[in-house]
Amino acid sequence: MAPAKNSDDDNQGRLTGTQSIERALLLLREIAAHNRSGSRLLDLATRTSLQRPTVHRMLKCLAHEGMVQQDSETHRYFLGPMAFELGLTAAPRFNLREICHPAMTRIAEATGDTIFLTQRSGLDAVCIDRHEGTFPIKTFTLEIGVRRPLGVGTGSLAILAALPEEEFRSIINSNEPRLQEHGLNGPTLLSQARKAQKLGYALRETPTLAGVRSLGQVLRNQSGVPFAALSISAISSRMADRRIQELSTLLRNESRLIERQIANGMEIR
Amino acid sequence: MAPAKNSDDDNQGRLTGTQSIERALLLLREIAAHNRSGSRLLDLATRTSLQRPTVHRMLKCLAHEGMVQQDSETHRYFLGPMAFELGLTAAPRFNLREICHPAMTRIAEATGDTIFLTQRSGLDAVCIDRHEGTFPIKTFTLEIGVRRPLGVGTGSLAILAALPEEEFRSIINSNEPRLQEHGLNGPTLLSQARKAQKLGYALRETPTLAGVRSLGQVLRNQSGVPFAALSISAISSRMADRRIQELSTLLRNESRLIERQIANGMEIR
DNA sequence: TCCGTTTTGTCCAGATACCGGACAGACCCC
DNA sequence: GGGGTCTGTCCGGTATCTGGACAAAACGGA
Repeated sequence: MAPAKNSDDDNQGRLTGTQSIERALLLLREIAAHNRSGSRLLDLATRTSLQRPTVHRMLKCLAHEGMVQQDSETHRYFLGPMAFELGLTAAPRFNLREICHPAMTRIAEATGDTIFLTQRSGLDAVCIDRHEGTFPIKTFTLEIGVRRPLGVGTGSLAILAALPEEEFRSIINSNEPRLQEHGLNGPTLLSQARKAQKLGYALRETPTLAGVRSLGQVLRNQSGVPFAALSISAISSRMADRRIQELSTLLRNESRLIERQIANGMEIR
Repeated sequence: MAPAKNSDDDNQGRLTGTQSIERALLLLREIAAHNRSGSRLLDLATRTSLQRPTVHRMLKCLAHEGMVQQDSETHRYFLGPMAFELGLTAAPRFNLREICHPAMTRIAEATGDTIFLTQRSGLDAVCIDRHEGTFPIKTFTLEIGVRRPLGVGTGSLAILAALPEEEFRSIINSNEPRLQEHGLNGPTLLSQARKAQKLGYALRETPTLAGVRSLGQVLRNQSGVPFAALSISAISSRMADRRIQELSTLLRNESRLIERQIANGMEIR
């Protein structure tokens, strides 16, 4: 006789003896998915379909251990220092540069243009890798390590546009003063991001450099949170509408591969 | 009547109804503390004082959820992709640059020299921030964003020297081919790191630039894993033995503050 | 300042999900 | 191919977790 099927959906991979750990991790994912504004106890209970007292008890434990932290004023829950530190410890095995290396090489070879890898860092984005294409006419070269407000580069714009509405607005707002030194302003950036949201990728003429177009594709983690982007840039004559279609497809496919690779926890090194 | 006191040690802050979550987090910390070489089931059971079957059941769940991953060949357990992603999500609230900013300003003002913040990234270290001191004679300026093999900068050397013996050796080994372009080699780096381990801070004459000395102090997370470093550099005439004592104390104190701040989960932004 | 509403925090008896002793299976080395 | 070491699984008893019910705090409108 089949075991009493839980009324839940397809929970085929049922494990036994781990209910509360599963629930705790479910909570962590839920908190992570709303980490910008934080989560209230009641919302967490609703979203996870758990009872309030259960959620509360678990959160108290998770907070005690530093996995989450509760803002003492608003009572909202956020990911805590231990989550951050576990991430730092895990990072060497999930080195984004190394993971993306083959994909970037493939794209650079297939297109002949220059590819950039950009990682989000708070209100900014940092260029963490670059692969030069073979095409002889090079566009401006963004140096590895350059840190600029979110939305300034095209990869950066793709990340910004992919953030949840509230976070998105608040970042543009916070960064507004710093934008003008990059030839941008809040409203312009906002409309560019809206366009990127519609297209599914970021596209723009580099504002400071006429005759250059670039294309950015966001990378998301399993919870859908954007954390990095691939971008490609070339002189406009190599970026006609038709080719943009091809390039965006190429970028999207490679991005999916990378996302899947991180999710599957491939071995690095 | 007092509740039957558990035979365990001083568990004053006892929470109830969260035994298995506490145990799961204990496991995660234990795995994190040995993430380089991975942990065997039996070792985890021993180190956590839990029963093997219990550990196994929990690990199966944690692996299922992606918090840990098991190497299919060696059966060893490592932190998994979800740990990495939670870290990425938590990162904006624990932005190292922002956290360190005030400390770096203080040090730069107190000393007049230039301060660097270096973060580990896999086999490399990246300079993620720099504060110029007021002293008119500047030393070479390491650019923000520069990525070099672990051990090449002085902050970087401090991180390397603080790693567990096995990881330490294996990194020097892996990086050996890349070291010579920075005027270094494996044996030299090894002896420099040994010296740093004895002193508790890294100290060296910049190999490529005579007349400059620099000092590096590692930053560790709560589990003791090194992940970044503060360093300071100046012309040798400003780095006599006596002043080195003062500077190293200053750096150490500020580092402790930063470590504590991250541990306490201070609010950023 | 008061009272109704909303949300967070706590208690405890009941039941069920977890624990862990015991066993089976995989692997390795000699 | 036998002895040792390690990983993986089973299942009964019970310690642990659950969640209904209640208390306390926060909020906000009048």
